[in-house]
Amino acid sequence: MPELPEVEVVSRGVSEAFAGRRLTRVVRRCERLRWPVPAGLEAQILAGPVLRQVLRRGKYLLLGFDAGTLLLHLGMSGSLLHLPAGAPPQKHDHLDLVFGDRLLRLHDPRRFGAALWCSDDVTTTMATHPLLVHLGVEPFSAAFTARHLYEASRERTVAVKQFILSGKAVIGVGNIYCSEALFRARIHPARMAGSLTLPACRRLVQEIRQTLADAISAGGSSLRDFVDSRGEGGYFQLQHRVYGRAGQPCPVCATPIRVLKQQGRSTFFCPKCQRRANH
DNA sequence: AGAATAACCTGCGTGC
DNA sequence: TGCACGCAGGTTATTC
Repeated sequence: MPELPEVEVVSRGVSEAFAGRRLTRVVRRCERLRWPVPAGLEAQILAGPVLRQVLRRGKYLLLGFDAGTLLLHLGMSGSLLHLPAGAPPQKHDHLDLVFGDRLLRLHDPRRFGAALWCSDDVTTTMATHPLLVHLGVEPFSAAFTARHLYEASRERTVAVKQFILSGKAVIGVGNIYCSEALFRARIHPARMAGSLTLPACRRLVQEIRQTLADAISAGGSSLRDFVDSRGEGGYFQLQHRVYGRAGQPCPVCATPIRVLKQQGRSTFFCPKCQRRANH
């Protein structure tokens, strides 16, 4: 479910609904997600229970409480539901953060997500936590430039699709938006990363930003639906141009969209619009 | 060091 | 109806 745009939408939703509010109860139903959920989590958060700020780094969410920072990741299948306090838990509901009459519930069937506690504040956690400190450049930061992508990709023989997913040049771009951005930039996904020209890097940087921004806007338009109940409302209305559309006509040239497997993951592209060579 | 692979999980759709 | 299989939005650890 969550790539950067979805996490951003969730982050904004949580901030709007809960920033400044006092946590009243924590219920942990799951011992391990990707890593063990810390045993003393409840007591640690409740030692300083006001939620001060909510930040995103890559696909991580940071919930800054007075006592420290709750680090969340939604993995492949995670969602954060905003429900009335006392809503009966369903299967795969792993963690409740109760703020008086409302609660935030972490739901994650595949359990690739994470919930970790760090006693530092959000800023320090962002800068020093082992899972965050080595993360690369944010796509909306000033550091994500064509020149940066160009330099980072030199000598790389790996396919550009995999290079973007690797997080070496930019973070937060997942499998869906990587296909979408490469399509918009008219770059073949199997092209060697090191063969990208500076103009190609310029297009890719631009289109990664634009694709993510469009997705955030689409999610934001039904943010309330997303956060309130069904959990999937926000981004499915996003118009995918190639992702999941194998065999359907390219929206630009009507050539059938193709799918290929790269490192076990599906990539969708238009064989006519996205050429391997030059520019 | 870069690149490929395995691993962690559950659920859903498909085809036999 | 049951079962095997492949597939799914992510990331880390291991191996070559």
